[in-house]
Amino acid sequence: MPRALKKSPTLAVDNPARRRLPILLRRAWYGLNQAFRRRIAHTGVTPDQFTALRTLMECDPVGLPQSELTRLMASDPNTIASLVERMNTAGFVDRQTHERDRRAYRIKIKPLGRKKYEEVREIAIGLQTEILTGLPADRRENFLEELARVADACQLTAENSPRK
Amino acid sequence: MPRALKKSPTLAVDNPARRRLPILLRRAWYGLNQAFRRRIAHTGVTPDQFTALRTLMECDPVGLPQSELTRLMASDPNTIASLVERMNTAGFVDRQTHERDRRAYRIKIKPLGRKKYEEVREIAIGLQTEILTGLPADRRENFLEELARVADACQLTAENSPRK
DNA sequence: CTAAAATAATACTCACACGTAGTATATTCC
DNA sequence: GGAATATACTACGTGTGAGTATTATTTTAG
Repeated sequence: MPRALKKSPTLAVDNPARRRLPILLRRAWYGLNQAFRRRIAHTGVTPDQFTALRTLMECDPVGLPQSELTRLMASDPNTIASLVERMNTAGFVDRQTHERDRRAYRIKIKPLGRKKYEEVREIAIGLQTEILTGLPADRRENFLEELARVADACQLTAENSPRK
Repeated sequence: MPRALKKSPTLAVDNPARRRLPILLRRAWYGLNQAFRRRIAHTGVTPDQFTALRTLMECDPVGLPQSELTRLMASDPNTIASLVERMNTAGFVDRQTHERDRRAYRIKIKPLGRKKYEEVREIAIGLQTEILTGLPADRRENFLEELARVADACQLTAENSPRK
């Protein structure tokens, strides 16, 4: 069973000699998130709050139900509840009862939220551009395409791994 | 300035019509982590604890100083301190004062930790294999190679974004 | 039309990321 | 060899991810 390590086709997928998807994803995400958090700390916005602001900016100007925001951020209702609460306290968003469903909220971005979004967006663009220079220009689109496939597979697998 | 959207070379890197690295990385990592957490919940091990166990398994049998574990996991001293504390309480690892540096700990994996590692490893391998089937087999190695470059760039950028 | 099921959100809990500040021990440099 | 500096870790706080359980409202089914 044990064979020579060098590029053997029987090398286990989690052999340290190989590139391993979970480890690489973890390192990439943590690094990106950490760099972003540090660069925007002075604005009083966190990376996740920026994600919420971006999602709200790119949607209908009438705002989103909280459950829609949860879905679009690929997150969890509990997480988004407290996120929205902090952003409401900070004056970034407005949270009103939905006009047709009294269980739901309608989340709208406020002028201060827009201002913060524009400010942080410049930094986000700079960071993304900086990271992508690590890849040859002609490979970037293809890489992002494949990463999107992997992301889809990850999300699908999560949804199909029930909480028992 | 504003031009037609379709594949215009002037399309901003954060235009919603384009694939965006941060969004894809976020979705991939959250999905993978969530799927993994759900699949291993019954073992009493969390994804981060598994990462620590793997790191300890792949190192010297004499164990690692806590700071080395922090570095290898690309994490934070505070985070690792509480992680190791929980794993110590759970009986997965042993934490002794380092024999030559009385400021430091030496973290060693215990038999129960090894047992849990082997148990969870099987699930981890299955998950990783499952995710990678989302890519054509002949593209996987190349994709992982490019992801590694991106991960390096992310980590480097984080290190070069000081806490002000 | 009403009882049951589905849905939107909350409360509480634990795990974890990471920032600041502080303590103890080691190392360095004059 | 003693003071400045660096290193290993802890204490504590905030933000976030996510699981379970609960409440309020809407939708659906009989």
